[in-house]
Amino acid sequence: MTNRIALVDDDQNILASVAIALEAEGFSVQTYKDGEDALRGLDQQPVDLAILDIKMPRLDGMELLQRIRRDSSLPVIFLTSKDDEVDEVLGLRMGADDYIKKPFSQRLLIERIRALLRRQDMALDDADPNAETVLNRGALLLDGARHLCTWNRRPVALTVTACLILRHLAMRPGHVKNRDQLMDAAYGDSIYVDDRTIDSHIKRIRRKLRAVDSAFNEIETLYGVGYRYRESD
Amino acid sequence: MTNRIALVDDDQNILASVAIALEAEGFSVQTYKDGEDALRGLDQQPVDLAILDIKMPRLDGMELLQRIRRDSSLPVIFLTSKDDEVDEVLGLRMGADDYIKKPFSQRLLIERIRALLRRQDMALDDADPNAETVLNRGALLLDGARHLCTWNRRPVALTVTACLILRHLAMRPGHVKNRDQLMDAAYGDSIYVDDRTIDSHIKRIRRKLRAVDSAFNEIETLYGVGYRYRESD
DNA sequence: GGCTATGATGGCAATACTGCGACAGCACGA
DNA sequence: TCGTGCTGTCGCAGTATTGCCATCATAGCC
Repeated sequence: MTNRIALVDDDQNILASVAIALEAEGFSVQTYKDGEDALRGLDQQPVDLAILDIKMPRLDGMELLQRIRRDSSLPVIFLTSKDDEVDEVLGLRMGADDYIKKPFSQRLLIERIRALLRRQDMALDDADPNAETVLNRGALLLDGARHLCTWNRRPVALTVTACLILRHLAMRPGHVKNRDQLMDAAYGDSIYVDDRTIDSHIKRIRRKLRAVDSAFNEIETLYGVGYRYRESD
Repeated sequence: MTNRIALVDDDQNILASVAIALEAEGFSVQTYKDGEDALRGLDQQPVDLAILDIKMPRLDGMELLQRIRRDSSLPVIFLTSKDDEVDEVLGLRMGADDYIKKPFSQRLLIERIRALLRRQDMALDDADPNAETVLNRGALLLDGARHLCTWNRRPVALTVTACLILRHLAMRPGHVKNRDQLMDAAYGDSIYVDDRTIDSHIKRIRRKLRAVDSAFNEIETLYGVGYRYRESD
């Protein structure tokens, strides 16, 4: 699949030469000559990654990044001619993912683009609950394929529903899941059961885990919100 | 919430000084003196990000990265003393996420680490349709996904309603919100409660925040108008 | 300074939410 | 057919939260 890249720079030479290099690599490139221009264009034609020059007329790279970050997590690479390190720290702190100093080798820019896109893809895979069958969270181990749950190596006989709920919670320690989300995780998003049913499942999960470790309290209740798996520290 | 970082380098000086700097930033650091060492350790103690020196005895950075990539998408930053660009291209192509040349500023390394971890988190959030945004206003941090509120890193137990009101205020520091607007933010625009109820919520928010910082006064009262979150400066 | 409107705060009853035990319906295998 | 285990609900009791009131403090205005 072709990745779309936005290239924003007020230097026509750079714009043209980099665009050609990126297209030769199989990327689809949109070029913009300043921040205002890019902001309008990106609204119409979303991209997978943006390369921004910091210094530009009208709307500069920093401001453009801020605007982008308001409602998107688009990967962004800053380009800059100033080789002041303070700027680099600032750029990264603003939310950029990478920062390349001019003059740069096109080969290098391309590799950094690929690294960033690869990272994006990998992270998405990690987020896919079906990607991993074995889940290991400290003392807890859930093996979906073998339908096995252990706490500190001691087996806990969980039912399928309980496993699904616990897995969903343990997948993102610290993140709150409301009852609807847990319901979806256990039954799919078309079936609805009473909210309190989730409470019952939680109760049973806690009881079974407390049976092997009386100090078990990794499942926290957030009053009025839902449940969450305790974060390691 | 504390991110764990593996640091692998055969130079004891770098190992020690970088570890100290990272720990000062709130990361939890594991150090390893070579690739073999790291490979064994990472098996026992997984981390969120690894920083690898390329040139190391026994198992070098490149090989270690290959081994890591066999079964994980761990974010990896390469460190190197050679400033040959070919290596950088190669390193990134091997699957590294970033590549920093020695000597490097610790500030910069830290920002690059943060950028990479942030990217990881954002990608996860993108995959979660119900994810809410993290709001960071100076000492205040509101994390919707975690239902977490901290002031100077100290947790404050806010109820759902309180969170909604505080978030609405902190979203636009300096902007006054009248009681109706806060009511809408907390209950949706169909439910009406007494104006004074908002005062009660503000009272509780202030009290809880003052409990962790007696000087807290970021919520200002505008006589006859409403409330606003104090603008940083 | 007085006067009035508005906000801060403690308290309290009403309400909402959760944990737990109990139980009936159901699926499945013996 | 019976027994067993799982599941979805319900009711009750305990607890957290909330909306509102009374009272006191403060701001704005003359």
